[in-house]
Amino acid sequence: MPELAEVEFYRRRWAAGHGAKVLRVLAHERAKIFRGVAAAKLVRALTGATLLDSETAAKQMLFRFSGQNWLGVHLGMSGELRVEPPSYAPTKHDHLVLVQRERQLVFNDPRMFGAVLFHHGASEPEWWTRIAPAILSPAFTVAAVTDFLARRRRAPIKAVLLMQERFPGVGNWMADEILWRARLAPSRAAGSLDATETRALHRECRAVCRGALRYNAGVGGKLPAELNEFMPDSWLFNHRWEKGGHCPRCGTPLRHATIGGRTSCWCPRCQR
DNA sequence: CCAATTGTTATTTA
DNA sequence: ATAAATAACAATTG
Repeated sequence: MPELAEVEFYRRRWAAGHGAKVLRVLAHERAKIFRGVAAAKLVRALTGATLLDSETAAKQMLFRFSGQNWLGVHLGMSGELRVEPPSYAPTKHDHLVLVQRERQLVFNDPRMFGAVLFHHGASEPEWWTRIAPAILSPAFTVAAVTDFLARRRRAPIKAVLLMQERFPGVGNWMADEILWRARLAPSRAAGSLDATETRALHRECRAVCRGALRYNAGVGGKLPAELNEFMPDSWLFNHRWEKGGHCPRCGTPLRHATIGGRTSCWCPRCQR
């Protein structure tokens, strides 16, 4: 489920536990989310440690603990973070639970496409620092986008937007939202965009990231109680899954097809 | 029973 | 050899 802003939404939930000690750690040690991580080692290191702070980058989260311990979380397709009261009893898909005095921090993931990473050391782990520079950072330039589109010129633009090495944090619905705003059909070859279209794509990447963070993660405002609570009807998002949905800009019935291996939604009138 | 799912990676194909 | 397409991963829901 989670893309950029949704990941930030979930991180802010767990931020309730900043400054508090972890009394106990519950882990489904055999769950596949602990790929390449010795769950027992993680449990030992985090038990008794204090959760200091956290950050997000792209679709990933990093939680910093006392004692030079770092916990990475990737939510995959179906993962989510929750905060539960101390009396809560973990259920089947709660693969990792950090028990604090006032609350329990729960990582739940039914499909187990997510991942939990662990690092012990003085500085941020390599798997964190190698994440591509954010779309909202100065490094995300028109020139960088132009170069990338040229390199992937034969692939449909929809597939290219999903590539994390250049568009970190963009997932399926954000890619469709960006293309809808930039008025580009998802099936267009990346190399077919002219300079004006490339500038529009760059601009709308940033606009969708900013808007998604505001509406979905309450950045600059209040954290929504539920995901997508504040998503406006002027966005494609609120129409893309409804049966017989229409373009919120021109009213044309929306189209759906598999492009770049994912279900895509677009307006055949607005997007060319 | 069949299809679908907002992610990533390994494998196959072109 | 490189890039694009496809399969696979797992669980649940309609």
